[in-house]
Amino acid sequence: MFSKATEYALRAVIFIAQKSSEQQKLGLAEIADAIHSPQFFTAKILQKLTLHNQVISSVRGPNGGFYITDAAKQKSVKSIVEVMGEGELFDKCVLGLNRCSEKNPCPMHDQYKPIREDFVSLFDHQTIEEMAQEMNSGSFFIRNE
Amino acid sequence: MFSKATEYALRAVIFIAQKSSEQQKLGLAEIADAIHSPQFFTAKILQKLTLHNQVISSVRGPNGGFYITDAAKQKSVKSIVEVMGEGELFDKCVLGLNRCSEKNPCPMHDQYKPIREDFVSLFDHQTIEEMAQEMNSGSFFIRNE
DNA sequence: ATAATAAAGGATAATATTGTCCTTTATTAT
DNA sequence: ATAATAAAGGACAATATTATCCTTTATTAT
Ligand code: FES
Ligand code: FES
Repeated sequence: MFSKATEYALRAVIFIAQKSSEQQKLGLAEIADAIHSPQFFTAKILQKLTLHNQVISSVRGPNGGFYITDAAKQKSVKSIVEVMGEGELFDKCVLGLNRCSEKNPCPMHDQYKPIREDFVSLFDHQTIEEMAQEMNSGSFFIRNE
Repeated sequence: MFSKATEYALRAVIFIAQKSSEQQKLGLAEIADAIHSPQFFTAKILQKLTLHNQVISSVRGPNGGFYITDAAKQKSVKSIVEVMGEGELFDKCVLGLNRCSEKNPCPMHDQYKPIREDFVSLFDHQTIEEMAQEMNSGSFFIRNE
């Protein structure tokens, strides 16, 4: 479905939204450990998510780290996928035709389209904050074991 | 979603199911042209699908080529994906956790699960023959332009 | 001001995927 | 039997993804 990079991105943002604030920033090592991802690969991903404060924010130096603003917490899970450059998935032909369209539908199109719409709708409506709140209940997980 | 290899596999099988029979076999060049895929890469994919006649069948030599039996036409679209080695997608955690489970759910699990179930159900119930029949109507496509 | 800190960014390596080419093997028509 | 044909299979090249390491830059505490 998603690339490893996007999977790590989603889990990292959820963790940052759950544990961080502008006062309480999180370091790379802490994040990579929390989501069980390779540290330096995760660094690249966080860099991408930080670019132009699109999703998360960062500060360098002592007591620096990553955090997320209340405004950014209202963004959708879909927007994370899009910043990671995989938004194409949300309107791609399931059989790999160049474009999914009503004019040139593949033989899966009619049946696949409503399912994809539910999928897109979920990712579009679910906010980062909602994910973080679920995590606070203690009955959901973003790492293995 | 699926790899290029699986996308080509799905399109190729649909084409073979539409156009071939044990009397009327299809050559590699013809298939690759029909689905707009790189010829030699497609050869590898057809080889995989032919192994143990899991999905399609083949005969070498003059008047040889690829075809599909009536029995195989009853197989599901899901089974093609599985032979291509990507069946994992059908029960994978959307956030990339090692295993998707009720015991260790990720924060997307509860909302994602019913959508995935619809997705799996579509691929499991849709047969190769049904796809081929849709193609016969002339209003569906498996290549670009 | 200086030193310590932590992210940013560049370079590179390892691996997987996609794609191409060439030789071998099986089959069939002659 | 022989030659022609078409898939099978092995080898390899190009590209993309995943992962690691090292240097630079910004920030903060002292
Ligand atoms: S054309 Fe294939 S999913 Fe729409
Ligand atoms: S645990 Fe993530 S989808 Fe089930």
